[in-house]
Formats: sequence, C-alpha cells, structure tokens
Amino acid sequence: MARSHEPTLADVAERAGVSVTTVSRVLNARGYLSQDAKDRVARAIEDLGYRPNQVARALHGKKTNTIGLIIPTVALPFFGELAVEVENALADGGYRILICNSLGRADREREYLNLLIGNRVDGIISGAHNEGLCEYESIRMPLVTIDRDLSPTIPNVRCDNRGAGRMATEKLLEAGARRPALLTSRSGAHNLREQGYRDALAGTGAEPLVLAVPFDTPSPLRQRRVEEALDSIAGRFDAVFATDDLAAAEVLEWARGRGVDVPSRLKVVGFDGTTAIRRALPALATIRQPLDLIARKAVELLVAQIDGSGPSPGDAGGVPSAVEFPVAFLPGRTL
Amino acid sequence: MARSHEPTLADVAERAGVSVTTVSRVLNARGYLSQDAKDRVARAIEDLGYRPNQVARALHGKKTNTIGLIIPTVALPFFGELAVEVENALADGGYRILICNSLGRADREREYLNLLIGNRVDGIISGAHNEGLCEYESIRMPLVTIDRDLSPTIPNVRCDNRGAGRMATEKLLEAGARRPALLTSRSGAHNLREQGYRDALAGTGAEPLVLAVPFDTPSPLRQRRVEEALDSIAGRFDAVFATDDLAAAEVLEWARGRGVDVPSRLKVVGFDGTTAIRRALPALATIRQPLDLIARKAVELLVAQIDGSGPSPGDAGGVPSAVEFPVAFLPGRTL
DNA sequence: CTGAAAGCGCTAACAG
DNA sequence: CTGTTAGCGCTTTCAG
Repeated sequence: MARSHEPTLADVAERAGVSVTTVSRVLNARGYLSQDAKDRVARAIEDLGYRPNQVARALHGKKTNTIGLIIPTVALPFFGELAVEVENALADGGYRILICNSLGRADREREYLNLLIGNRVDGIISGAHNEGLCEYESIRMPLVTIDRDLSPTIPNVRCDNRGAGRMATEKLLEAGARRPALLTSRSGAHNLREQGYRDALAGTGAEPLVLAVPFDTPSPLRQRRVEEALDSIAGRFDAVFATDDLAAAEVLEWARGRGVDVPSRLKVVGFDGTTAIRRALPALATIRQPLDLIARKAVELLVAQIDGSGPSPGDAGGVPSAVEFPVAFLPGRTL
Repeated sequence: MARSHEPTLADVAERAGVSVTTVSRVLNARGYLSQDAKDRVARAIEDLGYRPNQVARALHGKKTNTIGLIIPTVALPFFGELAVEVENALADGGYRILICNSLGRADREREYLNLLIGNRVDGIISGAHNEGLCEYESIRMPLVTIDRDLSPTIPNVRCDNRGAGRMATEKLLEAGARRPALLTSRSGAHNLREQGYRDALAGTGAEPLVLAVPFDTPSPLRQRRVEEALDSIAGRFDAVFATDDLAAAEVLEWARGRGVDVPSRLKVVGFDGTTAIRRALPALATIRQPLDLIARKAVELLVAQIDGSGPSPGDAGGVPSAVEFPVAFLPGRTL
C-alpha cells in the first residue's frame, strides 16, 4: 500500500531546524518561545500537513479526552437523539464520544465495558438496560448513568419518571377515560412510570391493568405480542398509556385493525416525544423527556468527576445520587 | 481520586515472576510458552484485573482497529440504523467504530475528519452529505463512501437510487395516480432518485413536479415548508413520492390538515423503510433500502483497502467505483 | 528562550 | 522456551 508515514513531531522539528521540544511547545503554547521559532514551526507544520498523533499524546498524558456512551442502540430514535445531545454537551468540554450499542445483550455490554477501559476512556455514561452486570461494581472510573439505578453511589440522571407516569395517566382521565391500561417494557417495583400510573389510578376506583412487552422484542414479533396483550384485556380498558412512543404506535395500529376509533373509543398517550417520532406521528399525544437537559447534566456530573472537582463513584455525600428533570405534555389527537 | 494506576504489563510480569515479553507473548498467544509460564501469567492477570492498554498497543502497532463513520446524525432513524449495521459488520473483523455526527455542517465534518486522522483510525466510511469538502481529496487513508459520490476514485456503496425512484413512481401510477409529484431534499442532476422519477414519468404525458425541502431543515420549520411547497402546486398533483419516510409523514399530515383523503384522493410513497419508522407508521407504503447489505459491502471494501488486498483511494482499476443494491417495495395503505 | 533525555505501556527483534 | 533491549510519537523535567 506504499503509504508514506504521516509526518511526526520529529519531521516537523527537522524541517523547522529546531528540536522536538520546541515544536511540542508551540503546539501546546507552553513556556516562552521566540517569535522566530514559532513562525518557523508553524510553517513546517503547514508544509508537511502535520497532525499530532493523538494516540501517542494519550499514552503519555494519561488522558484520552474520550468518554464512552453505552446505550441499547442508536437505531431507536430515543437513544439516537440522546447520543447526539450527549455529544453536543461533551463537545463544549473538548471531549469526544465513543458510542457503544449494547443491543440489550449483557455479553455485548460487558465486552464494550472492557473495550472502553482498555482504551482508557476518561469516563463512562451508561444508559443501557441490562440488569446485574457486576462489572460496574468494580469499575474505578468516572461513571454516570442515565435513567438507570446501578447503585446508590453512582450518580443517576433521568426525568421524573413517577411524576411523568402520573401526568400521562391523569391526561387520559381528564380526557374522559375511565379505565386506562398501561403498556410497558417490564413491570415491577423499579418501574417508576408504572408507579406513577398506579398513583394516578388510586382513588379513581379503576383497576390497574399492566401489560408488559419487552422493548427489544424483534420488530415483526412485537406488533403481534402487543396485539395479544391488548386482546387479552379486551373490553376492560378504554385508554392506554404506553411507556414509549413506538409502543403507542403499535397500540394505534391494533386499534385500526380492530376497527376501534381513536380517540372516541380509545385514548392513547405515549412517552419520550423524540423529534423523529413526532415528525412521523404528530397526532400522537405524548410525554416529552428533556433530553437536552438530561444529557447536559450527565456530562456536567461526569466532567466534575474527571476533573476531580466532584465525587468519584464510591464516594458518599456530595452530589445527590439521582437528579430528576420534569417532563412536558405534548398534546395530540389521540386523546 | 487517589486512583492508583491501572496495572501494567510490568506489574503482571513482576507478580508472575517472569519478563514482560513472556506476558506479552501469552497475551498474544505468540511463540512457544511453557504451560507453567502460561498458568502463572494467567493467574497474575486475573489477580490484578489487568486489561491491556489499547492506546499503547495502537501506538506501537500502527493499527488502532478503529474506523470512523461520518454521518449527518444518528438522531435520524435512517442513519441510526445504518450505524448499527456498520458496527455489526465491523465487529466480525475485530474493528470498532467511532461515530461522528456532522449535523450537516461542513465545519463540523472537517473537524471530525481531523479528529479521525489525529486518532489514527484505520479507515473511514463517510455517509455525510456536505458538498465540496476538499479535505477528502488529500486524504491518504482507506476510505469508502455510502450513497455519496466524492470522486470517481473513491468506492461508493448505495442502493440503486435511480431504479428505486422509478419503482416508487411506477407504484403510484399502477395504483391509479396520474400526476405524481416528487418531494426531495435537493433537486438536481446528481439526484438519482429524481432521475428515476423522471424516467417513470417520461411517456406518460405527466409533467414532472419537483419540490425541494432540505432534509436538515429544523423540525418545526420543516412541516411548514413542506405544506407551502404542496400548496404551491395544489390541484396539479394526485400523488407524492417523498425521498425519505419522514418527509412522507409530513405529506400525510398536510393531507389530514387539508381534508384530503389518502389514498383515494392522494397516494403517497416514501423511501428508506427503516424499522423505526415502519413501526411508527406501518400504513406508509415505502421503498426499503437494504441497509444490512450496504453496510456489509462498505465494510468489506474498506477492510480490503486496510489489509492492502484491495485498491487504495487514488488507485484506478480493481473494484468498480460504485456498487449498487436493489431495493424492495413495502406495500402500505397510502396507495 | 531552547535542547537532551527519560519515559508512558506495549511489541518485536535478537540473543541466550 | 525466555529475557534484554530498542523503539512507537509525544510530553516533560532538567540543564544549559
């Protein structure tokens, strides 16, 4: 392939007739330099089209200016938009991002964790969903999670899931629904949106109807699963709060297939409110997560850890373990 | 932060009572090792929780096993899914991916290009859309583009855009449309989907109606632009071929607002057929790009360049400069 | 103001 | 079979 080497510091030094030290100095604007030296080095860099080797720089400096982001998959608009927001927030601090799609598989997440550590990233933001990855316990590295409780000592940033679940359910009730069902990914005590749904139902006399279809069910299967779930409670609900917008879309498709009119006979509210799904389905009423704020805060907490100006994981005290942001209701024609 | 260093090769060597060479050897399974040595090293690695420093490894080996992917933004499902497909294809070869969102801005793309080169990635796959970035000319590095003609010497992988444009338009005609309009991002000779549209119209007596709204128009504005465009040709069209699904969704929203029934009075066909949008809008008829094949082929061509078993950019001959894959029509209720 | 030299952690000759 | 010894490209004392 006869590719000539990229030029190195030494090449620049030689061409400029100075030492590598001097070149390094002008590159990093450190110490006093004669104008003459600066000029000659600048010219040599220009002539050679020199670009510092960040790999070498990182090896020495013990800082890669890279952080890892672990999420299920950027193929889902929610995580795609989250990734872009994180990237933007990071850019201000001079960091870049290594995006890792765990695809909801624990082995893949573990693999990526090792990759990130091996590559000596300066910190990790984890928004993946695999339970019980003990690896995180032993990670001695700046770490922040998004919408995921790993451990009380690891800062977590998220929207006010419980309040949001309550809000979504209340919107359905206000619109006239009497028996709203919940369609979520996994039911349980850890599911705060479900808690909010139950909160809102308490005192209305309505019985909670919780349907669970894993969010990473392969696509052709998912629609069927959702339809089975809805059919199984047929006649016992007149509204659905789906904990993500794509699931809400599946509910709409079910209704169309069954000839159930929305919103007169069925009201639907989704969750996330991503720009992409909003464009695809502007009719869908939903709860919007403030992704920009969440990303910005997660980055802020992470950078504080990296700079040592914030608590590291394992540290008690200091930053509260969870930061929550309020959500916004986006009206639509589905309720 | 009082974090003691991550353990190094030397630490492992000391603990195992062997030399660093030996440790390096067992790590890379190179040369002959006594079983005893292997065992002791393995134990030491285990005890210390040692993870090889990939940065150092890359510095020496002149290979980072990382490739850069430049795209507009993973916030759009099409590029999000493309990124995941590329990542999967790459994983088989032991490569990882650095995803760069250019956000459609030339400055950002240039910046990322420098970043990738500075980080000494082994190659670049570019699927961004900025015109006239002269930087690419001077890049002496394995490079493949996706759906983008940079130069005849740089391999390009894409779907059969022209055939696909023709197919989409023909589907509209077959469904009974007489005057299909085209809604695209940028009109011009380079727009092969537009060519296909014109091909299909030739001989039908229908006059081409081409509407252009840039795909990266900020979201709230876009819907308005699309509506203005459609209003401007009101009464002169009875179908729309939109060159991406999100644009098609905007057409549907326009129709709903104007009280135009789909598909009886207006037929619509989109483009891309991503899983996410398919889930959100299963009713939309569209043309599906074989993202998996495209990604796999792009990676194959890139890896061939990296391994030196394929032509480098600038090389004439060898691999044809463009590889095209056929698309598939996905039926829906919008036509 | 500038340069020589010692590493950062790892790999690869080149001897034993 | 194993250890010694150079570097990879860059930053950073420490002396001029």
